Order: sequence, then C-alpha cells, then structure tokens
Amino acid sequence: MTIKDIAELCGVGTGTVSRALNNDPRVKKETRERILSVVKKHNFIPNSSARNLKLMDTNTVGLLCMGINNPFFQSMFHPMESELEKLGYSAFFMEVGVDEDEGEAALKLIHEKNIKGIIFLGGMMKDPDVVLRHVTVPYILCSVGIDMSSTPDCIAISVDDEKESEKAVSYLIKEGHERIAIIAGRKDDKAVGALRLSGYKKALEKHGIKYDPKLVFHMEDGIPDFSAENGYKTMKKVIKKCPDITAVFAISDVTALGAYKAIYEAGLRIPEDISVVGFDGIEYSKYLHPPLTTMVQPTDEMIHEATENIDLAIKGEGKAKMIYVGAKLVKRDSVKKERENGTKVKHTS
Amino acid sequence: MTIKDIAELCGVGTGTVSRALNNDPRVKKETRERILSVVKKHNFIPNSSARNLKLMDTNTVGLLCMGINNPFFQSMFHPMESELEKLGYSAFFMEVGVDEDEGEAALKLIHEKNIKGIIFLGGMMKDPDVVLRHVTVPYILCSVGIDMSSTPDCIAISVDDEKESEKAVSYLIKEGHERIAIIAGRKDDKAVGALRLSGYKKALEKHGIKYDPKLVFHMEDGIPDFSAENGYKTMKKVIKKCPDITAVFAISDVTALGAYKAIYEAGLRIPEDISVVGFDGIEYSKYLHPPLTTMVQPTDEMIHEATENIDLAIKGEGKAKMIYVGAKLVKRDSVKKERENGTKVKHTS
DNA sequence: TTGTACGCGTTATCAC
DNA sequence: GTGATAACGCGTACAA
Repeated sequence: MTIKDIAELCGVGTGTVSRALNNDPRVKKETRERILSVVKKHNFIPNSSARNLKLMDTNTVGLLCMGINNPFFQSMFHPMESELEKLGYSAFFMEVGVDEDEGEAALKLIHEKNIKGIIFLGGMMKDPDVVLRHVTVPYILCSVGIDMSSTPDCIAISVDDEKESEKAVSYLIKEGHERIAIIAGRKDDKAVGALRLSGYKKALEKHGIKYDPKLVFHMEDGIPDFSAENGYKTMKKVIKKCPDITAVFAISDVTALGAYKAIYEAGLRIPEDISVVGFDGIEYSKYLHPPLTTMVQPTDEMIHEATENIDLAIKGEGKAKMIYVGAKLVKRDSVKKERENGTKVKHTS
Repeated sequence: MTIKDIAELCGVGTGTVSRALNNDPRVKKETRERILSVVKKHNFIPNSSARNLKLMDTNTVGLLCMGINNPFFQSMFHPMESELEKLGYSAFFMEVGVDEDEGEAALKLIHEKNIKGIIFLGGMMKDPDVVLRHVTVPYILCSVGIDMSSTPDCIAISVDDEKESEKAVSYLIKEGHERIAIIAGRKDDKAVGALRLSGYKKALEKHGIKYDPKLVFHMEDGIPDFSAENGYKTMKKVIKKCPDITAVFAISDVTALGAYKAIYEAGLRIPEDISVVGFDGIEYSKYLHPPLTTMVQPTDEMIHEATENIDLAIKGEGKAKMIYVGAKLVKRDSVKKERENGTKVKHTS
C-alpha cells in the first residue's frame, strides 16, 4: 500500500492524496473526505522512511539516555518527551548501555535521524571533549556526570552535587551525629561520586569534625554502581568495619535501599541504631520502612530547563552555561535525633 | 554529507562507496581502505531513512510495551532486545501509554517502520480481536492481559495467573492463615486481575474456607493500577474494614510495597500481625523489610519463548498457541507460620 | 482545486 | 572491480 495505490483507488493524483493526508487547506472538502475514507478503509499509513528522507527537516530532538538502571532517570523519560512535544518537537528515544560509546550513539542519532538537537540524560561521561567533539547539533547535558578536571564549553543542567551533599550531611551533624559513614561512588568516579564525597568532607570540616578516611566506603567494581546490590554489599562492609557509626550517607536512594537490607540483616534498627540519608528522591523512597530522608532532585525543573534550553539552542540563542537547580532535603523518618535542644541525648544502648 | 560527496572526494562512484560501507567482498582492498578512511575522517554515517526506504526489508522486530510504570516489565526491555539481536533482528522500541491505542501503535509500527513482527509486552488489551484484526505481521503476546471471555487465535506467553495465584494463596493457608484479604485489580479488570482473584477463590474453596467477598479489595480507579500508591490506599481500607485478617495477597509486588507502608503506618508488624504475599518477583522485592515472599515470574524464560517464537512465526512456522511458563514461589520473610506441625499456634495478641 | 514530475540518499542491476 | 542509473515512497513546485 502506497500513496500511489490510494490515488488510483480514488481516481486522483498522488499529490492530492499527500495534501489530504497533511491537512493542506487547498484540497476540496469532498475530495479530502473521499480520500480519507479510502485511507481509513485500507489502514494506510505513510511510510516514515520516505517521509523523513524527503522532509529532511524533522523537528526531532534526540533523547540519549545513558545507564538506565536508575529509577531516578527512568522517571524522567516520559515527562521529557511531553515537554518536547509542547514545544513543537518530537522526541526520539535512544538508550546506550554502560559499555557503549555515547559519542558514537550521538553521531548515529544526528546523521541517521536528522536530529535537530540532543539532550543527554544521566550517566557518566568520561572524556566529554572527545565525546562531544563531533556533535554538530546543539545539545544539553542533563544530569550527566562529568569529570570535574575538564571543563567543556556547553550547556549543562544539574544539581550542585557538592553543595547539596554538604547540606545533607550537615543535617545529620545538626541532629547530633558525628560518626557518619558514606557509601560513595566507585574509586575512579571523578564525577558525581567525587562531588558528593567532597560535599561530605566539607560538611564535616565546617562543623569541626575530623575527616576519617576509614569512614569512606567506595562501591564495588564488579557490580553496577548506584545499584541496590552494591549498596547492600558495601553497607555490609561498613557495619563490619565500623560498628561505632550512628549514621550513613548513601549517595543515591537505590543504594540506600540496599543499605537498609544490610542494616536489618545485621539485627540493627533504622534510625535507632543507624540513621540513613539518601540522594535523588525516587518515588519509592517514601515507601521504604522507615520512609527515607533524602535529598530530592527537582526533576520537573530539570526537565523544564533542559527542554527550554534545547529549544533556545536550536534557535541559535544558546549560550554555554552551567545551570544549577536546587535540591531539597525531604525529612522523613530514617534519621534519629542524637541531640535534643543543643544537648547530646544520652542513650543506654 | 552524503554518499555522493564521499564518492567525489575519493574519485569513485557512489556504488563503490556503498559497497565498501556494506562490506561487499567485490571491492578492491586498496579502494575500500581509501574510502573508509575518508568516511572516518568526515564522520560520515549513512542516512537510515534512505537506507530503509531502499531496503524495505529491515529485519526489524517491533517491541511494543504497554503501561511501563511497572519495574517488572521495565526489566524485560533490554534482555528482549539482546535476544532479538542474537537471532539476527534489530529491535525497534515503542511505548504506548495507558490512554493510547495499542492497535494504532501497532499499525504505525508495521507501515512506518516496515516491521517484520511484533512482540506485545505487558499491559491490558481490551478487545484483542479489534486491536489485532489489522495486524498483518506475525506477533506474540508476551504477558499481556486479555479479557478471558474472548479467545483470539494467537501466540501468547504468560504465567498461568489463576493457577499460580491459587498456589500463592494456598501457601498462606497451609501456614495457617484463614482470614486472607486480597488486593485485586480494578473492578473492571477482566484480565490479569480477574484471573488472580479467581485463583484466590479457588485456593480458599479447595481448602474448605468460605469465600468472603468483604475480603476482596479492588484497586481504586483514579490512580494508576498496579502502582505503589494504589496498593497503599487500598491496604489502608483493608486495615480499616477488616482488622481481623492475618494475611493479605497483593497481586503485584509494587502493590505490596504500598501495602507495606500502610501496614507500618497502622502500627502493625509484618509478618507478626499481617503476612504479605506478592506477585511478579521484581528485583527490589528482596530489599523490602522484611524481604517479600512472592510468586516470581520467570522473565528469562518468557523472553526466550517470546523471541524464539516470533522468529519462528516470521519464518512462517508459527502456530497459534498458549504458552504457559511456570512461576515459582520464593519464600522470604513476609509470611508468618500460624500453624506449627499441623496444629494451630496460639497467640496472646 | 488538482495532476505531473522531480528529487531526497541509498542500494541493486546492469554494463563495462 | 567499478561506474552509471533506476528504483524505493513521499512532498512539493509548477503547470494546468
């Protein structure tokens, strides 16, 4: 079934069919109706390859997601797509695994799909300059981890990981905790992991607590990072090596979920024995028991900034900048007050 | 950048470039290398619209996912894609929301993308005959809910929802529970929800326990079904209206997650006060506290059957059949033994 | 208002 | 081995 078949069936030219299909006002109402009814009857749908080939001007924005194991990013796909559509774009979704090359994926997107712009979502980008060197269309880095030592000239949207981590840990300290462990990213994580660890250190420093490297536990290498399993295994180590801690800061909610399990298995209670603070604010965090206190990232705002800015950039009005969105600590029940009214609480345990 | 530009740059014809790009053995090694180096240098990638238009024989299988809010299905996307690739297909991913029409989506897939076959994954299909009437390529229904009253002539893969539910509830009964509530699907759910509810009834019947309609709680209408929120709200009703129950069967793990929260908020314990059994076996179920006893569906097997059978069907060897895969009850710590060695346990509470 | 003809970038069929 | 050239299905400028 092609547009030609439809044309013959209706006794009109292909052009008329095409126009009818694309709501061109210049086609007589009667003809349009006849054509559309035949189209309907035969379930005809125009071939998109031919269409795109001809148009070459698809208002398509590529949505390139990297490392999707995290519900935090998963929850952003759909809203991102809707926002894009509101701005008159259609989104093309593409997912790249941890072991694949984002740069190549981006190039494929650009050349194969005639993409107008790209939103990179999540994941970790090693060598951003190398990856982005050949990206010839405007792009946005939305919550992607970048090695801090390199400073690519681009539009990036993110929470201030260092600052917000500092706030999260400071909260723990204000509640009276001093022996606070951190489940940090992998040792070689120079992006998000490093930033959040740095925030942890700063909070300690600012409150006059000595930084103890023994309290820093990096996620394991063999298992996906930021996963529940990694949080679980790492937390087991924490408990074994540092039984004297009163709190732990997990740099992602999913990691905290794993940590919960390790804590319970050790026969400990949350928050009575160990307080837990997470990061991200995934939907399920409030369903944990006890509900998790966590630094929630403003996904709506991030989505808004990302779509707004890719639109601007496509229109040629984009300027390289770093857009920081503010996170918010949502206090639930996973943190115990060790200190009441400025004085330390005595515990019998 | 087109194949023509490359051809000019290399001083050869477009055909040769095309052949070099597609590993046609008939091109001289020397020429190929010259061409490929130019291609590399200019980061040229062939336009896929043109390619597909010409080929019209893309070995592509459409992966049509319906209602993706459930981690159970989310975990199946990627493996499905890999399996398909092993069989020589490339997968085209498409997602349809709850309010969209799967039939239209399928037709789009078929005509726009020249899909060879479709795997429908998850979701609920109202009027399967209507939806599938115009699907002209082979297809598989993988874990999609179908109204039992209609019997479409197709290849479907699924767990035997009724039987496995019966097993799950029977387990509860064997452990000594008699007042067992069920968080069932929506009232109008004639597919999965109805089947699992039916299994619940059968288990009761088989063990001589009178079926009490008051113990059946359907999920609410305003909220997405099978969601944590719906599980939470529904469980609150259960606790309020039937404080005498000792166990609850949640027809999905995510629903059970919501139920956990409601139980804890009521000041009750799991499993001491209320035992919980889930269904699906999502990854996070083992991280709940206590780890959830649940009927886990064999996703790997389902994926294998789905891909294997779509391959067969595309090759013309497919026969309409219902493929049941067996689920397995994974016993963790969310169920309390009410009966020990055949005698009822006395409780002071 | 409608029909005709051309070209989008690619692959495949010919000749050479 | 290689180069011209004809399709693939569609949108649109141009002519009618």
